[in-house]
Amino acid sequence: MAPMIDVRQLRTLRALADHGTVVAAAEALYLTPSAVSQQLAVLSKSTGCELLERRGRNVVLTEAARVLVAHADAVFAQLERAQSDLRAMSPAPIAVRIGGFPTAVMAVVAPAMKALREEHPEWGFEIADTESEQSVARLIEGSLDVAVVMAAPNRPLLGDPRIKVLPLLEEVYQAALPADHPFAGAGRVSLTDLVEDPFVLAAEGLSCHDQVTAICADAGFQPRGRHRATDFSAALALIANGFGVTLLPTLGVPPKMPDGVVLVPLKEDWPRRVSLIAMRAGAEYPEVVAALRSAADRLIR
Amino acid sequence: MAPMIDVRQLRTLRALADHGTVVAAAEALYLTPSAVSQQLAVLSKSTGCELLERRGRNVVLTEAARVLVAHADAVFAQLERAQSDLRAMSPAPIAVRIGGFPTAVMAVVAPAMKALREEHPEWGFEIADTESEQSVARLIEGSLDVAVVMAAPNRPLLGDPRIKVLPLLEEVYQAALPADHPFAGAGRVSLTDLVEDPFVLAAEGLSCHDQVTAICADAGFQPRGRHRATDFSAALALIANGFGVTLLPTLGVPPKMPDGVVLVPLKEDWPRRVSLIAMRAGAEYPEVVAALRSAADRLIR
DNA sequence: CGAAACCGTTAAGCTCAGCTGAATGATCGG
DNA sequence: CCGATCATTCAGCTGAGCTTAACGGTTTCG
Repeated sequence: MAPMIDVRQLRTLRALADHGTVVAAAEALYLTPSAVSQQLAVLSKSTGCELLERRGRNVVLTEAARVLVAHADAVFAQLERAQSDLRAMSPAPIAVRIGGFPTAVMAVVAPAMKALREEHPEWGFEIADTESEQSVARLIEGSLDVAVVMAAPNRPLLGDPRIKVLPLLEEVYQAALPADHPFAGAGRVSLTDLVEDPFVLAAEGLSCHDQVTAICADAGFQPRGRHRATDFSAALALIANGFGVTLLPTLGVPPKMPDGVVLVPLKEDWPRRVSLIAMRAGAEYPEVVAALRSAADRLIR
Repeated sequence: MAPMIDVRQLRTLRALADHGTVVAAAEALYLTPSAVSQQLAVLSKSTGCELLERRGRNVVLTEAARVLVAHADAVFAQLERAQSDLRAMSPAPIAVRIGGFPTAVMAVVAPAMKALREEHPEWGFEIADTESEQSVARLIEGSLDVAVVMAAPNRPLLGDPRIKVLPLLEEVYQAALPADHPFAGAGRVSLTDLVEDPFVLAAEGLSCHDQVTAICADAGFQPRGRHRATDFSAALALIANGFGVTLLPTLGVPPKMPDGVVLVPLKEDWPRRVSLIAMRAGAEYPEVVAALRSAADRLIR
């Protein structure tokens, strides 16, 4: 009697909005394009609105479809809220899948989960290191529950209405210089002092790379990146041997610095990087958030 | 990957919460008890919470289930909102099913829909006269979209989170007396003046009956109800012939009073009856609401 | 400018989630 | 104590919704 909108079909519409094409949406949903097309046809009929409009060989969402997507997100968030509330009441041991960019996993997630596991030995954790973009995608997809992500002002990851973020920590960058670098003994060093130095950068496409180049761009130069090291330890080893310099965020500072490398604070105070706790809108993981923040606080000191 | 709660199962849980037993819920959903039981078992498993607890040969909802029902209502409201928004954008002609208690249909709904039909000839309407309790049930069930109901303070119809109400109109009661009644010529009459008069009441169980007896009870007496007339015209005919008196709400006043009956305002000003527009939470029918209110305003003058 | 690649939709047919129906045990009213 | 009622389980069937295959329109590239 009540021809209520099917949430399954809303999910499909959302996937189409995300991925742009029927084929891509189908791939994301582990379905064939045919199934996606059929579902959307049914949704269109049941709402009485045209949802798709052909543009060349693609389709674009109509105004009605965009409105529907917004409502869909609200529904998803409500369902997520329900699940969070039930999780809190459930006698079953909680299982949380946590992701974070590599440095965060090392410095924050791992110790936080260790503390949490001691408090709740019966809980199950799965930890995965994932780049921030991938983290968001996996949160949405549902293969991750919580993620530590970087707030990249250049990337609009945080505008997605399906993702909610909570502040976690803010890091400053320091210059990592070879011990025999002219500025190694200085109390502070300016970014502009490093214009001529070769930079040790992470592989292109990684956020570490982008962040550092963005900072240098803001300072007015493009870092000459001869050598590549994604792992901070590797980068420091290169620096110790005189292959260049780099900018090191707080989380990247190892417990004991290798010989031959010195850290010098920057004169500039704006190169900062903000890390956030991200989860699906509506979800609540209070214990996990508390543990992560506690671990972060211990780091910042 | 994302084992999201199934809205279909939430609907079933809601039906169980409404109807108390698996059998009754199944009946309301046009399913067998077996299907309901299986759905709830799956829901229980997928949430990890016990939802049902056996009490004798029945089941009662657990705390977790009650929490889930509250979330379910929020989800339903959100879906309803989505549908309302789409209806507004849909090129398809709108179809609205409207209910109301008989007097309201006659006095408000019918003229309102006439006006609305003139404004939107392509829209489809279905009008049904339904007692207020039934209206609410049918709104929830989905076989009705909008209903004009009475606010019965004795009945907790309006507490349901799935139903939203908007004020429509407030009526006063007047005494309908035979022309030869001692108080027929009086400017006003008190309820206590009618203690000895036989009342013409509607059939038991109907809201009109309950309302009048409740008013008399508040005034401190129980109306002696010898004759029964559900239809106001029939009631007035009885009164005209001296078979008793009754209380007539504003909507019950016919365009021209039959001979032999006079209306006398009450000295008391509290016997009022409030009518509301009810719809599913989240739903919006702005044109219908406007039309109903406009018709009501024209009545009150 | 034709062909090949790719997109979305449609038609036909199959598969499994989820229903019905029957059987069971437990409980309550009389 | 017995029949009625309620919830649940199991086996088996059915149809909603998927896949596969074919097709028409659009873009790209040789």
